[in-house]
Amino acid sequence: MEKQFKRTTVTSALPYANGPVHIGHLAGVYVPSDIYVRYLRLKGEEVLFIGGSDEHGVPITIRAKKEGITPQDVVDRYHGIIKKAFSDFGISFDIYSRTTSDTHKELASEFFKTLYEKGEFVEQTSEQYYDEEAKQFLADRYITGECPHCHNEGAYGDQCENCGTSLSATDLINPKSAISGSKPVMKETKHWYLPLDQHESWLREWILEDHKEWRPNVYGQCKSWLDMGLHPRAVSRDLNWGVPVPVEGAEGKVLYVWFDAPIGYISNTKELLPDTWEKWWKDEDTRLVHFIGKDNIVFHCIVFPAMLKAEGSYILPDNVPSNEFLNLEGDKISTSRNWAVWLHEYLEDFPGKQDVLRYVLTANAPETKDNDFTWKDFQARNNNELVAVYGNFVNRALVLTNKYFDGVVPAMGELTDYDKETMKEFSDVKQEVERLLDIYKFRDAQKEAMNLARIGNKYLADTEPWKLAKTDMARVETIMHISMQLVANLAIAFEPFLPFSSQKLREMINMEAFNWADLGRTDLVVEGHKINKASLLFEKIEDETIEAQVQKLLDTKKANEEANYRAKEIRENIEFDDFLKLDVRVGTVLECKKVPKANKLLQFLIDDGLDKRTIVSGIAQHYKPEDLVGKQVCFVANLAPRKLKGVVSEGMILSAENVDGSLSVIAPNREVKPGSEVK
RNA sequence: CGCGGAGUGGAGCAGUUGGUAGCUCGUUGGGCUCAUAACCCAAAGGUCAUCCGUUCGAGUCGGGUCUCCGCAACCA
Repeated sequence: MEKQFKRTTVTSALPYANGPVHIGHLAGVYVPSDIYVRYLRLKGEEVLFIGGSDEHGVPITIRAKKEGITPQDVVDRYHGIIKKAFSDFGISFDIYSRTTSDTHKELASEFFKTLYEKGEFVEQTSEQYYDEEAKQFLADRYITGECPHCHNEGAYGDQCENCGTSLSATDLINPKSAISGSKPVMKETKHWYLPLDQHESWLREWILEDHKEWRPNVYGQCKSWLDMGLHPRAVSRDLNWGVPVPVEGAEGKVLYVWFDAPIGYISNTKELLPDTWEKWWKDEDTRLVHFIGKDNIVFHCIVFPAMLKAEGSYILPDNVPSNEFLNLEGDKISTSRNWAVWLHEYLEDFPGKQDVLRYVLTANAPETKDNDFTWKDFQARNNNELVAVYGNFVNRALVLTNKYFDGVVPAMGELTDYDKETMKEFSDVKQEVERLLDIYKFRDAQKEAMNLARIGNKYLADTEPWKLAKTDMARVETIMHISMQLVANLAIAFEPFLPFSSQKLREMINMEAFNWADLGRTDLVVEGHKINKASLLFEKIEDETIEAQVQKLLDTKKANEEANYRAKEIRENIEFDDFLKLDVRVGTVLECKKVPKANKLLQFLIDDGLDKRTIVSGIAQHYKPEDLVGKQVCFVANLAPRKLKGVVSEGMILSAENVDGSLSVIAPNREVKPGSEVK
């Protein structure tokens, strides 16, 4: 199974161009892939690092419509921001292109055609909503209507954001087109499907038998999908933004983005290397590695390989290292809620500190489970690790060399056992870092590199050259010589992780670039070599800086919520008689408990003045059951009973929904008799 | 009982094929003073979510329960 490859193609998930890139993307995909690629390059291996923006799909058209611009305007804007931010941050793509490029349109189109002609698709006709005014089929997100569950008016065709249920567009009551506002009609439409079910058996063997070394989360999720059984997946859809389906009679249809996007990896390669791109994708001696986030696992391990296999001439990925998610200050990162640290803003707020973020995101990478990014941790890792351990050792070594030897590296004299032991640790570190990088354990690998600096600090503390300087200068020469070797080794060991700092460090010690193979050597800086004056490799980050970031986060979040909040329009007037039909009462909560197997539901036993009744309410995420017992609540008493998760609910408890989605139960402001009418 | 991942000292994480529970940060005490009050040494602190089982022996294997995250195939 240990196959020797000649070269490596590394892809990183294409960021979707409807927003900037944030630390979650970086930690999950771009920092680890960049470390890996830099490591391979440093080893002198042939490697290609592909990135690009994913620019098709419905959300982009929706954003464009909302802002009154074209989809192309939207992707131009974000592609520009993302590309610049990556470049400034030191993500070393060989090419960062986009799926709206001509090369891509051509290649994606060809790819589809090949599969079409080989008979790899199945055609199927189905009925979908069609807007007769706008003359187009409607994606689920383009249809709004009343939710059949909670009767919220603003539900979308795929999901009701009020009650969270996922819907199908045909479930909506009174559907309306979000484009023209007209009532859509059902119309037949034809689509092509990739019959994943026909690929199941080889996928099963390829993943479950041949790739047991994949990360547990990746392997587990693939297994789960395969065990559930695969189903055909539509590869086209009715939309006017995307790569047109290159088949007769397919006017108004484009490749569905999930089909279109991964081909972007290939077309970006082709754009960079028009003549030789195929060896990176079709040669058995090429190793293909996809770096992705966990939301993309199934897609890159099952769907895309099926596409490649169906086409026939492509290689399959050798590994798909996938990270879990990064949270921010305890909360899920969210573009729409603006709960994120945006890369382009970080670069502005912390100029020259790319490596600090790279370090923190790697040290705390969500490799096995979701992790949390906090500004306090960011500060602590900078101050206590980068500054205190790495920066400080380098500074000590350089200052001492400058002080005692005028910046000229002294000769190495006779070695003590302790010297030899210390020097042996260099090569141990090299082996360990290599081993860990080869199995994609970036967090541990970086820790091991940091270990080298710890060794240095300990070496200086144990040998105490500042004391010996008074009595035994020859011994000091040897100590400083070894310390300088350590410094040079640090520059190499950290090169993949902290490229900016390594370059700065090389300038300080006046050395050219090294190769990875030099790591572990103890003759990197020779006797008589002149180094430069020490400057600080890392600087302390003060409390105020961190507080400002936290405050910024809170401010933007609040501002965003308020900007987005607009009280919903008042519905049509109703007759007084209609109002009278509604029987709202006050009741006292006798018992309250969580409904098993449901995360939103609480089951109440209510004293309604006449009897006891059971009501189920979806407020479990906002209240603890015990806090509600004994309280009074208002409820609709004459709502037809309905079964929720197996429990019959006789009524509906009334709550107010706040901007942030939190719910507040409505209660009378003074205690009243249970059963009192609300009017 | 839909599926997958995770639950380890104050915080963040490791724990490979079962054999006395480790690392980084923080805390406490000491040392050093070359260094960005940085560094070095030592100590305290964990019934490894919980219950049951297999075993001479389980964080590690099997089963039940609870909690968190993600996914559920027109949500890119």
